[in-house]
Amino acid sequence: MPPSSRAAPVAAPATSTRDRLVEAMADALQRRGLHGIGLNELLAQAQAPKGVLYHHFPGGKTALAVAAIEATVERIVRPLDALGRVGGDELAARLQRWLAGAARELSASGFERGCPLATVALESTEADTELRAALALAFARLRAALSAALERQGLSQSEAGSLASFVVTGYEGALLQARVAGNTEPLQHAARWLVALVRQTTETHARQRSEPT
Amino acid sequence: MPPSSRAAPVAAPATSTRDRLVEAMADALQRRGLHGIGLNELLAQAQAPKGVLYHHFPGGKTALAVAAIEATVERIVRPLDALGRVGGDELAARLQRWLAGAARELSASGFERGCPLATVALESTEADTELRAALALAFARLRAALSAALERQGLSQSEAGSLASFVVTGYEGALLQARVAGNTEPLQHAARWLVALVRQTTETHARQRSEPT
Amino acid sequence: MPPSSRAAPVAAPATSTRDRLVEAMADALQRRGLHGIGLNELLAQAQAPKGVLYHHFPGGKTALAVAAIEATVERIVRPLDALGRVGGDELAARLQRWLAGAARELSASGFERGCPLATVALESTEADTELRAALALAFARLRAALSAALERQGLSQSEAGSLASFVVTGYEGALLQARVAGNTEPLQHAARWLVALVRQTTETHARQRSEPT
Amino acid sequence: MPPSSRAAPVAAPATSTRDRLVEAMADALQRRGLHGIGLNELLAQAQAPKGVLYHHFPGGKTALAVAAIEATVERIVRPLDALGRVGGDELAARLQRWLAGAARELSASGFERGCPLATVALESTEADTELRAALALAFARLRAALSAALERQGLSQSEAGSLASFVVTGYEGALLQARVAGNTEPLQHAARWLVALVRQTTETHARQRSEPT
DNA sequence: ACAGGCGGGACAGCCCGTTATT
DNA sequence: AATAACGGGCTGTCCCGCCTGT
Repeated sequence: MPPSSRAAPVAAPATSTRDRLVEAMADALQRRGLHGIGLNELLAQAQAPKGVLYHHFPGGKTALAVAAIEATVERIVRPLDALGRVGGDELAARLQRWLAGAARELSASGFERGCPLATVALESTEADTELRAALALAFARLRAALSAALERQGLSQSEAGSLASFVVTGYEGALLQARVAGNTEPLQHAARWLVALVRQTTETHARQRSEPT
Repeated sequence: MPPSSRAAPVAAPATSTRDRLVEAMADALQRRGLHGIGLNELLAQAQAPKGVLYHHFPGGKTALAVAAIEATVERIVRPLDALGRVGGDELAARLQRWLAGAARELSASGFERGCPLATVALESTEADTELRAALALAFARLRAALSAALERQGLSQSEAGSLASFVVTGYEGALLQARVAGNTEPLQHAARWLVALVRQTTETHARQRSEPT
Repeated sequence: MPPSSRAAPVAAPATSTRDRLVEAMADALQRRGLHGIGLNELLAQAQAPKGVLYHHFPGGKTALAVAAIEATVERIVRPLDALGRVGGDELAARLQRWLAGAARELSASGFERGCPLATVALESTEADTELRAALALAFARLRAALSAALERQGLSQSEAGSLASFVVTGYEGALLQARVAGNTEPLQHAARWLVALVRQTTETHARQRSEPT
Repeated sequence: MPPSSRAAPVAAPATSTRDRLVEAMADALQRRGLHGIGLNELLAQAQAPKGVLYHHFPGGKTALAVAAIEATVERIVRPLDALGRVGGDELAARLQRWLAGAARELSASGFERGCPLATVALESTEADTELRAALALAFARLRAALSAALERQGLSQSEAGSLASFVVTGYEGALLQARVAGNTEPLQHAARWLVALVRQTTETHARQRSEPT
C-alpha cells in the first residue's frame, strides 16, 4: 500500500528500505520459515534500523510476512498467467516449463529456497488470522490462474478447478520433497505425471467437442 | 535404551516419560513446526520435568524431533504397507481410502494437525544435518512402501518409483493446501486424480501383459 | 559507542546504564570470578533489564567482562603511573604505599574483593580468546607502568622489565594469599621484601653511575 | 577417608573410582576452576556414574573439591620438604629448581594447568566455609615447609615465616602471570629475584653468626 | 524518516542433587 | 552397590515491540 515512496526520478536503482525488508523476509521465509528468523537478523540483512520496520509495518513481524507473501505470490503466478494464452498441446508444455523453472531455482539455491507459502502455511495456527487469510488468498490466486488456463482449453469450471487444485498440490508437494532429497527428481516425476494428466484431460474434452456423434 | 519397561503385565503407568515426550513433540510438529514450539510448553504437556528430556535425548530438541519423526513415519506408513497385499483394482481403492483417512484426521483436528514431516522439512536448513537425514529416510520409507505395492501390480521398478514419488507429492501437497483452505477439498481432488492415475497405469501394464502380441 | 552522554552539566542520571553494568561486573569479578556470577543477579544489581545488556555488549557476558577488565586496570594503574614522577628513594616508598593501599581496600571489603584480573586469568581457558587478550594487555599495562618508573631510576630496560614483572607477581600473589588468610600479613610481607629489593637495586645502579671508575 | 576400597590384591593397576574422581577434579580445578566445570562432564571424564560420587562424597561437588585440594597440596609440597635437607648455598639452588619445575609443568600443559589452590581461592566466597578452611590449611602447609627449610639455614622464626610467605606469593603470582602471558618469563623473573633474596638473606645471617664481633 | 537505547519475557540447555530400581 | 531416571531451578542468549530523541 505505501506507494513507491521515493519515486527516484531518474537514477538511483537502489531499492527502498521497505522493499529491502520485504525482500529479506521473503528470502527468510523460503529458507527457514517465519519462526526460524529473528527480526534483528533480518534488519541487519536489509541494513535497516529497528524503528523503520514499525514505521512501515505497524503490525510488526506478521505484517511484514503478509507483505512478503503477497509479493511472492505475484512472482510465482506471473508465468502461470501466460499459460493459457496459447492453444492446443502448448499448455501442457508450458506447465512442464513452469515446473522445470521451479526446479532450476531450487537447485540454484542449493535446495534451500523452497516455496515461502508452504512454510508459513505449515507453521501458522488458527490464531494467526492475518497470515491464514493471506495464504488462502495466495493459493486461491494460484488455482485461479491455472483454472482459467484449463477452462480456455475447454474444461468445465468444476473440472478445471479440480485439476488446478491438484496442479498446485503437485507443485507444493514436489518442491517439499525435492528440498529434503537434495535433488530435483521429485519435481521431474511430478512434472511427468501432471503433464500427462493435463494433456490427456484436455484432449478428451477436445475430442468430446469435435465428435459429438 | 529404555528397556521393555512397559512390559508391566496388568496395570502400568500407561506410557513411559520418554514416550510421552515423543508423542508431545510429534503433536507439536504437526501443529506448529519445530521452531514454533517451546520446550517448556512441550514438557508441561508431557508432564515431564526439564532434566529428564536431556537424559533421554542428550541431543536436545533436535534429537527429540528426530525421534518424533521416526515414530510418526511408522504410523503413516502402516496402512500403506497393507496396500499391496491384495490384487487387481483394489490397490487404487485402498489408496483412495488412505487419503480419505488423512482427510478425516485433518478435519477432526480442526485442520490444525498436518503432516509433521512436511513442516520440519520446510523449516530445516542445510545445517540441521540430523533432521535432514531423518526426513530423507522418512520420505524414502514412504516411497518404498508405495513403490513395492505398485511393483506388485506389474509396474517396472523405475515406473513404480516415479509414481510412488508422485503419490507422496500429492499426499503432502494436498494436506498442505487443505490445512490453509480449512476444508478437505484439496485432498478430495488429489485423491480423485491420483486414483485415476494409478488405476490407469496399472491397467495399462496389465493389458500389456495379457495381450503380448 | 555511547557518546559523551554523561556530559549532563548539573543533575544527571548519575551513571549511564552501560557504566553501571561495567561496574557491577567488575565488582562481581573481584568477589567470585566470571563463572560464579549470574547475569540475572548482576543485572538486578545494576538495575538494568536483560535486553539492554546485549544492546551495549553484543558479545554478551564475555564482552562485558572485557570491558570491566579494561576499566579496572586503569583504576589499578593510576597510582602506579604517578610512581616515577619523583626521584631517589621515593619510588620504593611509593611502592610501599601502593601495596598498603591494596591491603586497605581488601581489608575494607572483608577480604572479599581481590584483583579481578587474577580471578578471570585463572578461570579462562585457551578458548576464551578475547578474555585472554584483554588480560594479557592488562598485565602488560601494569608491567609497563612499573618498568617506566624503574627505568627513570636508572635501571636498564631489561632489568626494569624483569623487576616490574616480579612486582606484579608479588602484587597478585600477595592479594591472593591475603584473601584466603583473611588478614593482610601476606601483603605486608610482600611489601617488605619488594621494597627492599627495589631500593637495593636502584641504589646499586645509582652507585654504579656515580662511581664509574 | 573411604579407604582404598577395592585393594585389588595383586595386579590391577587401575586406579579406584574414587581416585579417578579426585584426579579429574584436580585437573579441572587447574584448568577452569570450580565453577567452570560441570559434574556431568567430570563424571564422564572419570568414567563414573552419577551415584558413585555421592556415595564417596556425600558433600557433593564441594567435598570432592576439598579432597582434590588436599591431594594436590601434597604433590606440590613434596619437593619443598626436601629443600632443607642440604646446607649452604644449595637451598637457593633447589628453590630455583622447584620454580623451574613448575614452569616446565605449566609449559607442558600448554599453559592451561596452573595452581588449583589459586583458582579456587579466588572463586570462593565467605560462604564456602569448607573450601576456605581447606585452602587456608593448604597455604599454611606450603609456608611451613618453606619456613622450616629457611630456619634450618639460620633465619629466625619470624624472618623465615615472612620470607616463606613471600616465596609462596611469588610462586602463585608468577604462575598466574605466566598462564596469561603464555610463556614462562614471569616464572623466570620470579625465580631470579626470589633466589637472590633467599641467597642474600641466608648469607647475611650466616655472616652474622660467624662474625658476632 | 531515521536511529537506537529500553524493556522484560521466553528460549534451549545444563546444572547439582535425589530417588527408585535392579 | 551400582545405575538409570527423575526433578526443577537457573544459566546465558535472544526475542519482539516500544518509545524517546534527533
